Amino acid sequence: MDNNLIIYNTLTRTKEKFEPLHPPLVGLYVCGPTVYSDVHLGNCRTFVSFDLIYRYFLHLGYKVRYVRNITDAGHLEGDMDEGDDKFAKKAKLEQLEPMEIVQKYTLGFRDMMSLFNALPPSIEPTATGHIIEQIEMVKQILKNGYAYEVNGTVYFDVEKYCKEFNYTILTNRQLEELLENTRELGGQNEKRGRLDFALWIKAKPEHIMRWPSPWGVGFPGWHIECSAMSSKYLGDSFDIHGGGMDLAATHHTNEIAQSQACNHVQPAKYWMHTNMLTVNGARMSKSKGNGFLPGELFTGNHPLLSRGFSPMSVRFFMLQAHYRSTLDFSNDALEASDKGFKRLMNAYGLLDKLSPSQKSDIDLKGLSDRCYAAMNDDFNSPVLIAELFEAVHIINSIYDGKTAATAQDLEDLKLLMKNFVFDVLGLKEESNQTDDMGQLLDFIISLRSEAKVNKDYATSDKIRIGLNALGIQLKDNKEGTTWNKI
RNA sequence: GGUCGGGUGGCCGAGUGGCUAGGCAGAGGUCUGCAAAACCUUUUACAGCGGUUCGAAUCCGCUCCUGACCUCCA
Repeated sequence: MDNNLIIYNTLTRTKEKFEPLHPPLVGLYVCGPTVYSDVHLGNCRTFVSFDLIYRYFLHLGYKVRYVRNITDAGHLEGDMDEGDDKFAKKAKLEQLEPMEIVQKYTLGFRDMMSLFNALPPSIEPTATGHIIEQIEMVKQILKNGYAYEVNGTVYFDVEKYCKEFNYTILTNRQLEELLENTRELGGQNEKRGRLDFALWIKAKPEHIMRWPSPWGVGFPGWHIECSAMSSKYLGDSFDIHGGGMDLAATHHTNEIAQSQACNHVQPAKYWMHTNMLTVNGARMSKSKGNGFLPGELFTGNHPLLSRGFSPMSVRFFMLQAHYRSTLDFSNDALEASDKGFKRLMNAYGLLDKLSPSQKSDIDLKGLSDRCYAAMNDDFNSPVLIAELFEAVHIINSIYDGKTAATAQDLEDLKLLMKNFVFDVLGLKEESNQTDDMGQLLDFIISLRSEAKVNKDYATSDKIRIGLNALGIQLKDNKEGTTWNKI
């Protein structure tokens, strides 16, 4: 097992050698989506990034338990601890039960992940399925003295916590400044401290999603679900906790506080945060309304897109940037990635057609080492992809007869490509032909070839132009004619 | 206002002191009835000013611009 993996840990703001708590096991928890609306591309980027990370751990031979939750309760719209939760609001809007909203968007999310070829997590727990665990955790935090109950709502006592623990450990902010910049408590507010947040919230009479608890009927606060579910499935202390960077300052900060207050241990050894997808330099977000939806992306039905792009082209586009960098989304950038991806896949296809030589003038070991070095350096997929394009260059060169490789080298090259392109990067071939259509086209192409042999170029051009108008592009190569959808 | 990031060639995006990442676009070429595609070769860069150094895109200082978080968001 490779043990040279380096991970950037938000907790220490440095790159650290990865040493699992209980090798060969790795516990990975990632904050999943809040399923009250369609996931947009920005959400997907985070999960594609963690899919890459998950896949690389698997490739290295670790036994990974990957837990990614579905938030289906407890998330409040607008100001803290006031008003309806997002599910109730959306349910009213769409005239559905809250759980119908949850079901609809959970399935939509899974479909999207599947289109992007993201492996399903080992466990995908829901907040509503773990109300008991959350109540137990709130009880323990109360018992340990880090929370207080007011009128059916339980708040986390940040001030008390700060006396013993570093509340801002993840973001390194100054507590005094946090206090200064947090809004004043209103007269009717029940919270003692400005930074206090709700662990359990009393349900108003009209609130639909509600559960009984020792403090009356209510529902859980947003942050407690991840603390409760991560410790249930991965233990009080586990290897990696991940999520989008936007979650670090609030959600993850509070998660750490809850877990420390409950169990007196840091929940995760490594905290990993993925950066945002931007559109024209601004963050793609639900509230800004600049999100791209799956349908718009694949059909191209969006003002910023000139055409539709396939899920694998988009995945490749995402992987061409490092997960901790912002990535700017544009039609041109997508177009570039689409072509690059096709070039990579084309070279992979050539691997089967290469003829072995007696000697080899390629350095496969060096190439392989550089691929691993790239991924070991905090999952640097863009550098890995650059190395894979070196492999593309080698493959094309062998195909042209300009470079020689032994049968063994060819086999190793193929294995290398398979490992990194398919297993680690999680790309897959996007077959663009159905059997019926393929056979039909083969027949038409054979007619055209006859015309060409007879130098009847009027007919051959007519077929090519006609098919082009139908969205089929013909390409004449040495071996014959191939086709693809435009 | 506070905290933390960025500013790399036409575009996207790696790179933390010396060894021109990579992809796309552009240019030239090979192949081809033509075209397209494919392949080969190749030009263009490190926001500005100052400093440290034999040497800086990379370290330090200042300036300008910009993003994220601080209030729901991956």
